[in-house]
Amino acid sequence: MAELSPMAPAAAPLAGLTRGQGVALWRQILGTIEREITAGDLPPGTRLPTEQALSARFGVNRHTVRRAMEELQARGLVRVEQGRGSFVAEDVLDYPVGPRTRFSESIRRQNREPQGRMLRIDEVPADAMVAEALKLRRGRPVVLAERLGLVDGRPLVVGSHYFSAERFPRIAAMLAEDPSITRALAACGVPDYRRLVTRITARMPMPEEAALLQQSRSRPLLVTEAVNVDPAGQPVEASFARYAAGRMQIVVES
Amino acid sequence: MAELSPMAPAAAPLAGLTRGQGVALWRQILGTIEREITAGDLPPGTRLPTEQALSARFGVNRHTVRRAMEELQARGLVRVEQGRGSFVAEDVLDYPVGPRTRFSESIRRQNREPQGRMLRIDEVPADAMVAEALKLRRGRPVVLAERLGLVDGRPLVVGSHYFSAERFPRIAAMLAEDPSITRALAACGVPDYRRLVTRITARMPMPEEAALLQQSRSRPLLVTEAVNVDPAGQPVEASFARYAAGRMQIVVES
DNA sequence: ACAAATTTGTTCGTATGTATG
DNA sequence: ACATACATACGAACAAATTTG
Repeated sequence: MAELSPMAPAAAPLAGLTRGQGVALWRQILGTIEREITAGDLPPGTRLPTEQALSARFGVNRHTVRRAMEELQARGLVRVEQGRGSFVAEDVLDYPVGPRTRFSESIRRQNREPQGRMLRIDEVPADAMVAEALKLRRGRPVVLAERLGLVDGRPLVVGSHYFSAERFPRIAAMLAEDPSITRALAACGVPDYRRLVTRITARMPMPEEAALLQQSRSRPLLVTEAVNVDPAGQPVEASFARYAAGRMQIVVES
Repeated sequence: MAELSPMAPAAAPLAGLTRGQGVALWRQILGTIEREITAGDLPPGTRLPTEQALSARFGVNRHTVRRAMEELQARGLVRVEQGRGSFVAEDVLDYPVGPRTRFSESIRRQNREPQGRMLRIDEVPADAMVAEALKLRRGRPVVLAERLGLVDGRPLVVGSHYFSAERFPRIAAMLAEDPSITRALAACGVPDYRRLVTRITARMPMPEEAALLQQSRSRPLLVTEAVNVDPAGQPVEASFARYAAGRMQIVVES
């Protein structure tokens, strides 16, 4: 067995921490990491080093690092996930819901870049839910458009959008060329529409949804079911959207 | 090995199904189960027999039963959970969110019986989230009331409600006697309040939350963060509520 | 389906420094 | 000087969740 120096029981002091100067070690660590985050050295979403690695870097016990992480989490700067690691918190996108709800607009208002990619366009018979929402009879033909919504290039939402195939015979072709719902409806004679009702719930993703949204299958989806109507009050679109919970929150201002 | 009768390759026809009369077996099964559900023989939440048991009962192949189950699920009458079984769908409670949002009222409007049970009342320093919501400085004393909301005796929601301890010195005592937030605020000089903003997201439950709500730990929570203000616009309550997703949906009418 | 490795979460115990009375 | 309380810091072991092979 190699002998340890009896003179150095304390770990090597590292990374500019000062012991016994009136500022607790964990507070110095907190400040250091906080600066690294706010300065932008650690961009949102970045994985932090493991607690073990940090305790080595700062030359302290893991508990001391954990005390600092606790505070960072309380301040909303990091997000800690058991078994996975700690991550610099990403700002949660707000999705304001109201009569004038538009996905792209609300994203752009937050200075982010929305994109849409069409996954599938099909004509199918209306099931019970869709028929009820669009005020059609079950089995009538509807256009189903499945669209992936991205923000800054990252998938955020998968939406299934339904339109009456009889009222909008050209909408499938329009959507195939341009994934914007608003523009497709405008081209089909609905220059404006408003959100009538939004129902919100949550569930676990199906494997395919998790893959599309690039998120773990153990993280839930925020699910909205919405009906948009034309100025005359006639339903023009029913949509079922699945959002990556944790990257998005729905905001209702009353 | 016991020998099977060579005369009976087809299973014994049972339960009043007719073969070759122009109505597919799966449609007859569909109708049978649908009647049993709508007649109330199978109350909401009940577990259906396994597909194996049903195929024995009807004397058909399991695929035939599955075809019927598929349709029952599409019609929203049953809910199928892989590895657990099939269940008669429970009606999802609507929780309308708007300026006049009140939990008990909206439950009663759906002819259900709301109850509240106080789990914990404490005075704690305001953390960043609460301070921001109530427009206080971090660390000011706030009353934290944790309440379990039940509908027809079943837990549906756990809510953490925060009030300024300085503005409402008596509210802890009020809530200890009566779990109604509305009445407690009224007794503290706030006869009316309105919902200013509601933020909605989803996450997985912590073990304690799953236990309180009596739901599996693999089913997500619908989480709301809300601020209620008095008629002057001053925040009086910040609440963080965790709903059992799947038993509740939030409804926003625009 | 199972096992191993990785990472955070929890709970012991021990020791030291500081402020208070 | 002494007792007490509290925050800080370290160490070890194990539990729980996740990822990977």
